[in-house]
Amino acid sequence: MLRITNTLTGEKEDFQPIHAGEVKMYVCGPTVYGLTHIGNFRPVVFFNVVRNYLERKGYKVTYVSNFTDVDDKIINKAREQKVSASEISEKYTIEFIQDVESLGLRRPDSAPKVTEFIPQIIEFIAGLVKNGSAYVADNGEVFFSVRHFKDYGKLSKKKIDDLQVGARVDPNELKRDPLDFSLWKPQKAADEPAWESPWGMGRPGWHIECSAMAMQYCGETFDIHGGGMDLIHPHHENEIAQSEGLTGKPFVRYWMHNNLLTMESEKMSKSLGNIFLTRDFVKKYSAETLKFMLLSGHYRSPIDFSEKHIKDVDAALHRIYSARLKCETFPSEGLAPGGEGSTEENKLAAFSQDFPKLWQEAMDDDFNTAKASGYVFEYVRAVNAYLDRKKFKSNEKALELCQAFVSAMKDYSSVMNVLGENSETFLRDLRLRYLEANAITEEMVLEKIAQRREARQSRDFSRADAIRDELLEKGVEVRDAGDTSTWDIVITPKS
RNA sequence: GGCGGCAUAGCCAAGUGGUAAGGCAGAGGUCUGCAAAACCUUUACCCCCGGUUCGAAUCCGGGUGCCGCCUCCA
Repeated sequence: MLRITNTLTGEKEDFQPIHAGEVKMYVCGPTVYGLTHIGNFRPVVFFNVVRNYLERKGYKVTYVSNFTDVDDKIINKAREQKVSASEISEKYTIEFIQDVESLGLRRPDSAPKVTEFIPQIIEFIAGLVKNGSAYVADNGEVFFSVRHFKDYGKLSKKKIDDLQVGARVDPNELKRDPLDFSLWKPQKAADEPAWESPWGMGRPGWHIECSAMAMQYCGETFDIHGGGMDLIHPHHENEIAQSEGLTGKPFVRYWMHNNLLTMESEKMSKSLGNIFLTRDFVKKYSAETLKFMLLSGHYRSPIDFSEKHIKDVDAALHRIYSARLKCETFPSEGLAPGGEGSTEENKLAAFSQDFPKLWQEAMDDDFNTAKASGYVFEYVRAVNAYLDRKKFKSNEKALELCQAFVSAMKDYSSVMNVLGENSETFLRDLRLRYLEANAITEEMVLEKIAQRREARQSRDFSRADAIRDELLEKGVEVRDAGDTSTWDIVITPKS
């Protein structure tokens, strides 16, 4: 049984979809006025995994995530750059999709844009005006009347009266109540995108679009609505107010909110300026690093970005991919038949059996991706322990167990969106990245190793050791195997 | 001020009533010319104070700290 922490109730609840075998979910997408940073991608990565996992559980999933392509920020950016608002929104919509693809994530089933949804939004607002939930101000602006909606605050647990005390609410004489929020904004300047409406030329407010689009694709009441926890108030609170204000029915069954990605414990945000662009991150580190980092903690806990954290993640990935490569390249010919019946063999065989059940149990428990990755490491250790035994001789059972590990990882990655790269490519890129950071090339390393080999052959161990130390200074570790030596990068140097 | 989230080893991080997964770093060992990788062993008075319970990191009450929201923000 899948259990989900529901922000609405504050409890971890059994998941029961509205229609058996089907899940409709909506996740708030980006406002397209700039390049995304890695904090923006926490919900994108996480909810993609949620979707995959629901599919794994056998549900037919409808996954919707919008583009907010009409907004003050877009207009401002367009003015700054002296171009039209649509040029800005179109450009950054494409950029966002590129970022999604660079992370190897699936696109949503539907990714509606506000600009393609104006008639439905107008109809939605008209319905709210008609039933008294909203009112039209003298300038043609339409406001939602917060006090008209009894349950306002039920998601964020805020009381309407508390909001007014000490809140930085914009005083606006057009509003009947300072808490009321805009559903339709009248056009104020010619360069503002605007559409005709019963209230004159204008554009939708921020919150209404998500209600209108979610309802269109997912129905008046649907299963899961996700987003960052910074959206709980006011955005999601307002979505509830509008939607339930219109239909009188519960809007969403399960509200899921991911915690934030921080940088030195502060929220990563454009307004604070402490951002790391997604594409810069992928270029400097890797998509795997980002995804594994985001999934190595529970989604409801904060994750703090730091160089040290990155190195820990790289070391973890290096360990897993190295084990996988070892299994992938396990010789398949000239094997002795059968197995050896050792303790390690039995342990590994047993873990191979249990692994899918274990990580899926972790996922059933409120999508515990951190716990799931713990099992990957246990599997890796079982593989290593088995293959590295001194008396171990290649046999058919070993090949079978290696293949089982490889396919188990493949299966895991198809849901978790990590650990699915080509092992060799991933490890090579990782090596090159660390070599570059230490200002050394592969050629230089091989040259040094050749020199060291000569020294070792003439049993000049002090010279061999000197070369080894020299390489270690450059973050390169030499491993001797008889006459020859291999090498690898040092990700987390010994202290 | 109100509301929400988080608080577990040097660092990262699971655990939601029965006595602390996992990763990095550290210590000891196997292996090795010496090392490294890998493996084995090892490393925690679970923020504080009360309470419930035979038993609590886990439940309840009260604090403290960090972060977030109440203004655009994933």
